[in-house]
Amino acid sequence: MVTLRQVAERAGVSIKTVSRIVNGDPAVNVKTRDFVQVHLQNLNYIPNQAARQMRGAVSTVYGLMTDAVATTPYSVDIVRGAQAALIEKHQTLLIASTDGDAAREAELWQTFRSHRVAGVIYAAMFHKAHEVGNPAYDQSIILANCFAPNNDRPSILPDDEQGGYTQAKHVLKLGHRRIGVITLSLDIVATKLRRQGMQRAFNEAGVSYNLANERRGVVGLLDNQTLVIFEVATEMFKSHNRPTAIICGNDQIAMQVYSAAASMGLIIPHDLSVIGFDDLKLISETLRPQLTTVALPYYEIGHRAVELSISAREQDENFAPRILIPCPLIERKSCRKLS
Amino acid sequence: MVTLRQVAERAGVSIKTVSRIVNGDPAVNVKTRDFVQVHLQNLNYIPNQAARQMRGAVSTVYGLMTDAVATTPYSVDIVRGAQAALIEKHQTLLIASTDGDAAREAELWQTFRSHRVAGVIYAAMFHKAHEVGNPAYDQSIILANCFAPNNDRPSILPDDEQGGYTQAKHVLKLGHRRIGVITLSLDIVATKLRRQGMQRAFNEAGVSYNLANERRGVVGLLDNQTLVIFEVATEMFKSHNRPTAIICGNDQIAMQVYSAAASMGLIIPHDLSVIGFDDLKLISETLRPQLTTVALPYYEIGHRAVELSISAREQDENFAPRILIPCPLIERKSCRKLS
DNA sequence: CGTGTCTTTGACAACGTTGTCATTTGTTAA
DNA sequence: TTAACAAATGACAACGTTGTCAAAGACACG
Repeated sequence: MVTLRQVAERAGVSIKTVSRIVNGDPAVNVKTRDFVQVHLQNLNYIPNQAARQMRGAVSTVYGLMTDAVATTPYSVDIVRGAQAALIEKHQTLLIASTDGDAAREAELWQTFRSHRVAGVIYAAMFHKAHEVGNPAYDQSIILANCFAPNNDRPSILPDDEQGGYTQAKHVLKLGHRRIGVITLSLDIVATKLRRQGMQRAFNEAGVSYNLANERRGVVGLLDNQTLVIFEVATEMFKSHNRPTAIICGNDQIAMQVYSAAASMGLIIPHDLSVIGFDDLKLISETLRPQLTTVALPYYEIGHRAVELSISAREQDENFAPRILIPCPLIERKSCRKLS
Repeated sequence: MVTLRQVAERAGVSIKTVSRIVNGDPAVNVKTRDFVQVHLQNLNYIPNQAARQMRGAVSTVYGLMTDAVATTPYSVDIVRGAQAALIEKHQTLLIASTDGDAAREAELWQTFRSHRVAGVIYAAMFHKAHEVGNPAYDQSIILANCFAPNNDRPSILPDDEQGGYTQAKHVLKLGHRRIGVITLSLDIVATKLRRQGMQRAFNEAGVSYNLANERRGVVGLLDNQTLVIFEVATEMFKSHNRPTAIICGNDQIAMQVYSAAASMGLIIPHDLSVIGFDDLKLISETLRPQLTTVALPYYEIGHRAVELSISAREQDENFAPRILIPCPLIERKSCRKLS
């Protein structure tokens, strides 16, 4: 690798002068600058980050830690959002995943410390509480899609309460009153928050939220779930008082609702309105009719997390806001207005 | 941050001795070691990678560059596989995406060089040719899910020919003869390779591969495609001679085939067998009946790419193998044996 | 021409680590 | 007891960069 010294020797100037030129210091004669530039080009000089950093400069690398055990491709967008935010600031991203293993997480904190990253984003694959394993880390740590149990760290979260509210509000506004709900596991924080949101929407509409119409679409533990949506939905449809709309805990659930509806000869949206959650385009734009859903703003969560990390470095240590990102309604074709 | 010097002062030994202990050098007295270990713990010393690297050590960081424009979550598994392989070697991953922009790619090569990464994996989001933009880079570059136009770089690719063969072989073996094919864009390398594979399987079975039964499921340019699978499939099903099996270019296509079949009252697999490609679990395990498909071995591609990168460092510069990873059949419930 | 000011350049140290080599301490054999 | 040797430890330089400060050159003004 070419060093400043080598360029300096070729150009017949001091190392420091070359350094100044590389860093755009104006205190250097234009003629010298142009002359040295040529040599920089020819030798294809690239500054050595390790040396720079050692000299005391702030690190240009951020760390992203995930717990991605999941086979779900859900939250790639968090990473994409984070990357986009970093590119703007000419920073780069060191990435690693814990696979949900606390020992691995501890190792990774060491690794990140060892690289002196400027900040760390801890991103969870679904909305939940996460106690950061003793990082002994003095730089900023931002939680994305998760929060600290005792709220002592900054976090960026989807506004699931508002998301649930939005789902319910939409079908209620379309005139539906017999509404079925198929949820994710109740162990998931989001499930409870969304139910609160739905209840709020029901109350506003003067309709009572009937728990009997709410069913779990999954059984089993978090890491080994079985989908029973097809069966649950089929049973709902058999009722003489079958729902005219189904609110789903995510788009995957909606997908099986489509299957169940098809097998019963129900046409969406004519006989049944369906609303999803997540807006996984792979599903929502592929289903026929295309799925009306509420989007999980993962990209923005990642983006904001990085911005927060950067700004957090100037805050005191009690800085721990909890920022909620709204979940917008994405209207497509799977809901019908009742007349 | 705590340095060797600080630990050395506390422990009353030389910097070098502490260094030896940190690096597990056996040439140090057991008593000294234990004594200093305590101080290392207390002060929570973590070695500074930047300093280590500057001292001349090989970098412990690899770079992963992707062209991920896509909204598709397909290839996260490449990253997961790469990470898994790196964790084994106690290495970390610097990640960045070009968004398909050549200028950005050039910048990223500089960034990676600047960090003196030990090797780079360039991962494409779908199987294609990619000419690495002038990296001026002397470390190993491995192409994952893509290949160099003139085969002058090592690459790891899914064996799409074998994948197509596997799809066709499976339905042929089940006795199907009227077989429809719905493909991805012909601009994609994989589409052509798979067709070759299918033709080989047809030949072996003594059946002629009828191009009239092959249709495109997408229209438009690569970055702005419209799915027309539903329409194409519906038309196929109307034929008095309708196919008994459909081979799909991916699972997403299969998903719309399911919709089209449902809307025509066709029951899968009784009236129609469907086989997908990719094995995106989000789709293949959620559809009812669950989808028989051929898996794209993305995880293994990422894993092998890293291994190749590590071993490539000892090879000469003409080292440019093209390694094909087989695409295995994943049997589920969407295909039926004709009697 | 001398003085002061501003511009341009360079010498040097320091960042934290480890390789090299020298020094000190301990151990064994004669 | 001493010489020879091994084990343990440390002094120092070097990696590539930039901040600090000093020096040298250019220029204007009286």
